[in-house]
Amino acid sequence: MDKAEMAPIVIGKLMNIGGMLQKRANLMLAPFQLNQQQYSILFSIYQEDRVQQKNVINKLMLEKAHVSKVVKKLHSMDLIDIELSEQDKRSSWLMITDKGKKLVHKVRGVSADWNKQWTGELDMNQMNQLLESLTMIQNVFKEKALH
Amino acid sequence: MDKAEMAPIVIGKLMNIGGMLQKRANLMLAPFQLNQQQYSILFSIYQEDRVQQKNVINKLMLEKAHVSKVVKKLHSMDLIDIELSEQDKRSSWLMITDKGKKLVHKVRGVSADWNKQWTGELDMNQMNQLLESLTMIQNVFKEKALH
DNA sequence: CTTATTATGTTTCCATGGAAACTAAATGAC
DNA sequence: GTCATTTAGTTTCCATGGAAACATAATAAG
Repeated sequence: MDKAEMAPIVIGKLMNIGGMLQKRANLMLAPFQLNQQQYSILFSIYQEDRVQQKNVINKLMLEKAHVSKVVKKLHSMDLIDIELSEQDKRSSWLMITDKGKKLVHKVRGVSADWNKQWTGELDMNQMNQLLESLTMIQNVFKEKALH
Repeated sequence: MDKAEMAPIVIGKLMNIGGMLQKRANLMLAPFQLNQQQYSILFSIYQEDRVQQKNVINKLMLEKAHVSKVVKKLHSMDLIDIELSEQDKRSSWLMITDKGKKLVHKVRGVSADWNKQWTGELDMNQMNQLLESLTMIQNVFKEKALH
């Protein structure tokens, strides 16, 4: 089998696995009233002191319309604070709240085992290989950005 | 970095890449009035002489409600034929039409290059490794089936 | 044979997220 | 400084797909 034959199979599997994982992640996160995308946005805010929506959009490569709505939801759940930016009046700073931090910690507790189960059969060498390959594919996306 | 640390990163990347690919695939398929999931259902019908919805559901691990709706759409677009099953009156046989076949061939033409571009940086060895790892992960899903 | 359970699909309801049009502010061209 | 363009975010509209309840047929248990 050459690359041209393998590519569609690999791409197909990536789409399939991505969808499955997201669905399962949504189930795992349901008790927290969040889905996977919403949590990933919360988490990316958690990782920084303060961020603007555009940072989140660029980092996670999501639609700005979508991020706008999720930010509103996270704020209404008191998981993040929103502070108007002085430098740029179109924009605001997003910061995680204590409640948000607690939620992230809880989810981390739950997801540790959850994450491991999907990679259970892979050995250390395969994991490293996989990580490297996925990173390369992600970089192709960044090169061929849509926006 | 040990496995426990890598797992969430790998899983995160898989979800991210899956979403991106699906979005791009939807763009590529838009001229055919189909999205990626709909096409994958059409393609799985194309691959067999005749199938029942349950076959598609099991193979692609999709929701039966969803497949039901897509089958209706594909039929309304004259891409598939539906023939009542004699053996099981709850069920029908799905078969690709000539129009459906033509569409699949057209999409194959378009998607050959499309598929390759995402794996462009990977060499043959990496592709094989990746395929193997993805297959292992898919098998974990089959073990831990939801239904 | 009758009743309970399981299997196949469908319908309904609803949250999600993508696309496009929009507002308003910031930046660039001249 | 003024006008055009770009950037940040919002709103609106709509297709998608997941969950649950449902209808109907097939199968199993007694």
